[in-house]
Amino acid sequence: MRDAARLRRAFFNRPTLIVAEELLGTFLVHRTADGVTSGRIVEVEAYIGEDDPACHAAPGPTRRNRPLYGPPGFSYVYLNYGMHYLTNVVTEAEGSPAAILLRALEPADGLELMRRRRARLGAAIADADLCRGPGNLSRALGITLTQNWLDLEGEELFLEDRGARPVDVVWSRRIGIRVGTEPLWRCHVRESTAISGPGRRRTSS
DNA sequence: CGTTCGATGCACT
DNA sequence: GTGCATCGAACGT
Repeated sequence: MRDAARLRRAFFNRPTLIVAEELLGTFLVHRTADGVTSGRIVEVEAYIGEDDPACHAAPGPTRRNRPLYGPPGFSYVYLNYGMHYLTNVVTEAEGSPAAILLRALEPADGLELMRRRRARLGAAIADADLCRGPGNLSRALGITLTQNWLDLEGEELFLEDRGARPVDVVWSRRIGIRVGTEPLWRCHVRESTAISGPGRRRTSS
């Protein structure tokens, strides 16, 4: 396998759907005092502009969505339903609000730490479930509001290509939203067992 | 298998 | 006060 190549700002400074597809197969890495956790990105969704009713930029600029209007290559993390942190990466040029929601990873590094962070009373968690779903992957990697608006060219939270691309891609409608469900702005790796969504939340028994 | 529903906190109007 | 880019336990087949 060839050396890992960090994804730099120019990678994110492109049309969001292109970035979304090329993100599949790359790795998200989070370094903390507790250790390093990472996973291969296998499912993402694009949220593009003020005309996209499901995008946080739909109401125009606010305090929360400010990162979307900033430069590409930054994180955008927010709390959803009062209990789940959702991790996004900002795309497109500064002033063009758009981002990609990271929905599922295949765990790569720090599985033990992920299990500790995800721990629930009584129940063991299968590897493929550790980072399945946007709330779960954020929890497994230890991503909270503290990681909002971080420069992905920094040393804490970043993405890298470890040579696991290209990949067999499937496009579909975005899930878990009530508006803006028409466009096919969700994409995932066809053969992955870690994809989220109805009926896939459970690893087969 | 399938579907429903409660938990929970913050940004926004 | 309202609504959410969710999760998983608890039901009903």
